[in-house]
Amino acid sequence: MNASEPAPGLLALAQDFREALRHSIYLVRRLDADGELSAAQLSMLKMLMDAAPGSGGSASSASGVRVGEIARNLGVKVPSATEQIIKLERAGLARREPDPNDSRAVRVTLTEAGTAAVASANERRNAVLAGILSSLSDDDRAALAAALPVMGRINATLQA
Amino acid sequence: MNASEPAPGLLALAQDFREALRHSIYLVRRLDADGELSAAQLSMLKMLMDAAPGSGGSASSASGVRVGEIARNLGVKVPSATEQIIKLERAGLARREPDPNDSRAVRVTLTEAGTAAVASANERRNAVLAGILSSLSDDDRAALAAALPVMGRINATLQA
DNA sequence: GTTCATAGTTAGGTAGCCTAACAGTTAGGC
DNA sequence: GCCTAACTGTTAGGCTACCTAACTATGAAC
Repeated sequence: MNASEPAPGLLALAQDFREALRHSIYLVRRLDADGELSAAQLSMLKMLMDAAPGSGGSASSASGVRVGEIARNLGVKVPSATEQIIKLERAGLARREPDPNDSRAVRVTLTEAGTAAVASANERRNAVLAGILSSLSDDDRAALAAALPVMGRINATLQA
Repeated sequence: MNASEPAPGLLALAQDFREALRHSIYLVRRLDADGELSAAQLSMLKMLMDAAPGSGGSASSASGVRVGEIARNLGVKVPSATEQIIKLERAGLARREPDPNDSRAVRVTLTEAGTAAVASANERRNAVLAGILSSLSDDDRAALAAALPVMGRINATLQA
């Protein structure tokens, strides 16, 4: 046995968590099979929506999100982001504009169609998942709700 | 309260859960970036390992798992499973043998190298994740642990 | 002993990611 | 003022993992 015991329950928890995440792929796939918008595209659209600081558009910071920032937010490399952006643009869901302050940069914003698409795709997926969650007990739902912030904290760790 | 309403908090919970899963992609990617074995391949190997009912190999039921069963277990179509199996075979981690009772079928089993690869890849990933989990509070870990069976129940729903 | 169903493979295609190489823009050093 | 270095994004080429459709071979039913 290795003397360097890093905590006995910790490894077991890691194992189980990993297992749960692995199985969750099905769930995500099921939800995404919904149609029309792929998971990657929906993620990007959602990010763009969150980034739009309301329509108020304070003139201080140019509107839209830069490609590099999008890539960082989505956890992919810049060329991958470009690829997705081009697809969204072709689908009429996003728009690319030159940054007025830095001609190297590109600002990406949602079109109206994009905003609408996010909302509808989101709602449909939420409804499907809500249907599944409705079959759980109240206790189960409470346990799940309690764990979500923890998962958020775990994910936040990775940003650093 | 809500007689007809599809449940107000349910949609919110679905939304948050979906968000958490979406972010968890980073985690999974990080864990899988580990090297040598891809997520898909590790999943398949792990499944084969779980399916092997001990090494005793009772002659009663032929050993190994059939391709269709593998596909069903992994939530992919048969050709996708075949593809992965062939890769594992070429890597010397799995073995394909004709089913003695049904010449249409193929039985897939792990080689010794496959068993070893699962164990080592698994341990490495668990260790990385355990490191992350170790920075959480006890309460957080308890909340996470409590939610895992719930996630399992959710995932089980999909099988049906 | 045809005919129908089942098991798996092959062929061809798509989405999403990557690295490497490139072009244009900005910012310093002198 | 330039010339070099750093930065932003696109293009090119390649990989993995998934899919559907078409095929082969075996088994089962009648």
